[in-house]
Formats: sequence, structure tokens, C-alpha cells
Amino acid sequence: MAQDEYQHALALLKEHRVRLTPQRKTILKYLIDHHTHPSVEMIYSDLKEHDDSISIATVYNTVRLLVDYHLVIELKNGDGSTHYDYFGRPHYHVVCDNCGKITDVFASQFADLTKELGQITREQTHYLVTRSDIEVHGLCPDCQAKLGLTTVATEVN
Amino acid sequence: MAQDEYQHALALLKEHRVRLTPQRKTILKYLIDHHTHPSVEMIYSDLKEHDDSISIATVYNTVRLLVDYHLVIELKNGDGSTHYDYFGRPHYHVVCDNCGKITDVFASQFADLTKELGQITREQTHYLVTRSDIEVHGLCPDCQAKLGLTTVATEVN
DNA sequence: GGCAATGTTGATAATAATTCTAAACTAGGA
DNA sequence: TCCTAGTTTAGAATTATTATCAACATTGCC
Repeated sequence: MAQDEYQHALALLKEHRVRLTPQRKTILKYLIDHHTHPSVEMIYSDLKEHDDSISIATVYNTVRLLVDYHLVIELKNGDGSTHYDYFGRPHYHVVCDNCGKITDVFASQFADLTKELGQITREQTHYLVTRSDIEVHGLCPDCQAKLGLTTVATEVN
Repeated sequence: MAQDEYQHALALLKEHRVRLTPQRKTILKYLIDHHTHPSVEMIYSDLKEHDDSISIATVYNTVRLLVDYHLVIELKNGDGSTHYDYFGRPHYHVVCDNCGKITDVFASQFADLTKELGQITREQTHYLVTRSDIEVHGLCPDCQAKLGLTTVATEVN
């Protein structure tokens, strides 16, 4: 599966005549394998630990490249730094406002929602819609428990 | 209307024992009146021009405060800097990937969409959902015209 | 496989964005 | 009015990001 993603992404880049350097492959693979929504700094230090030398500038350049080709998306949770997430298969994000954790949701309804959203948007704005980023905020189950909100959780709409 | 928003926001802050300093009021009023999605730098220079002294640090502090109380939301279009938008009445954003323009959409269907989204999310993740940020990407009508895509636009789903 | 053209990397300098600090100030309650 | 905890200010410090450019590596071609 992850292997498929990787091959698919490589093929897309190749199609666009993007040079497949070892660094780019490494970073791409890292992002496919780690759905931890890492920041540039996290990617950099992780890779430096395992593999050897890779420049922070290269990480910046590569994530931007991947964002440009829509293989990866940028996220901000609120702690200042920017996070990245491989976006090969459509999904959306749920951010915990208490601990900052970001969870992926691969809901089957996602496709329907985005389609609907695209239609509404086109009607209202006449934009040519290409994609949608959805970010839901709330409290993760852990934080609900910590804050003693477990019972409330089931009541709230 | 804008006056209502302002009073409503002030009341909310007051309720939370937030000190209503002139700087905070000024910045809040600015954000309510300007739906231009300004960056901190833009707010700062605009206010410095009209009004007199206000520190950039205060602008940073204040927008964060307003974000914390969900009166304002953070946006990134892609040019690096962070933008802010008064969020008194629910809406979502459409970003033009060509020129970076951000358009607000106050679709009546917005409420239904977010409700649906909240339900799906809760089922899938057991998060306690509080709100949703939706960001649609595409090409604005101007850029479609510039790029000669007007005919295509009507064909694409 | 080997070669050349051209894009990429790496280290670091430069710049931009954001936060911190400490002293001075002030909103709001008593 | 007075007090005080919270806020503002200016600038320093820190952090994030981009630019530079010589050395290097990928790709397409033979």
C-alpha cells in the first residue's frame, strides 16, 4: 500500500520531469510512511539521525516541491511551525484544540462532501474549484477524558 | 451591522474578563471593518498610519488573543505569511491558487455542511467537535479569464 | 556504459517572522 | 481616587525561511 503510494508519487513526478534525487526520494518516502504530520525541523532531524547528511534547505525545497505537485499539504495547528502531510489519498484533518494532535479522517463521505462543497462554491463565487481542505476542530477522546468531559461528549451535537 | 459585531465581540471578551484596552479595541474594530484578510504586518502599518503608536508585538499578542477566543481565524494562502479574518459570522474561504486572492463565502448551506461534517467526524474519531474550517482552492473568475479558461470552467465538474 | 547539459544539493549567510524582556503604563474594581 | 494585575512598548533575542553559489548528480542521448 505505502509502496503503491510511493510508486504512484514517483510516477507523477517523473511525468513532470522532476529530478528524482535520493534526497527527494528519502523525504517523499518519509512523508508517506509517517502520518505524524511532521514539521520541516522534525523531518530534518529524523533523517539526519538515520540516513546521514541532508541539508535543512533541501528539506524546505523538497516539501515545497511536493506541495506544489499536491502530493503533500501544509498544515498549521497553532504552535507556530508549519506541518506537512502526505496527501495521496483524500482525507481531512481533525485538530485537538487542547493537545494539538492532528488526526486523519478517511471518511467515505468525504468525496460526497467535497463534491457538494465544490458545487456550492462554484454557484456562489464562479471560481473554478480544484480541491478542498477541511479542518475540523475539537477535543480528542484523550483530552475529553482528561478534562472529565466524557459524558458531555455524547450529549453535544 | 459591523457595529453589532463589534458590540457582540466586546461583550464576549468582557464576559471572559479580558481587558479592553484601546489597542485591542482598535485591532478588533480593524478586523471587523476590513475583510481583506490582512497579515500582522498589514494591520500594523495601517494602524500606525492612521492612529499613532501601536507596537507590532501588541498586534501579535492581540490577534492571538482574538484567535484564542475564536473571534478571528488564521489563514495561510501560500505566500508564507499568516493572514487573519474576523469570524463573527460563519463562512468559509475560497483561495485562488493563481493570484492568492481569498474570497469569503457565506453560503446558506454552510451550516448544513458543517453539521454533517461534525457528525461524520464524531462517528469516525470520537472527537468532541466544536467547529470546522473549510478552505476551497481553485481559480478565481479573473484568473480564469486571464488564462483563457472561461470555457473550460463551465465544463469542469 | 560514458558524456554533457542542466537542475539540485549543502553549508551558511541573509532575511523575515515571531516571541521575549523589563520597565512603564492603565483598565477596571474596591 | 487608588491599587494592582494585566497590558503595552521598544528593542533584543530567537526562530523560521529563503537566497547564494560552487560542487555535484540525474537524465537523456550516443
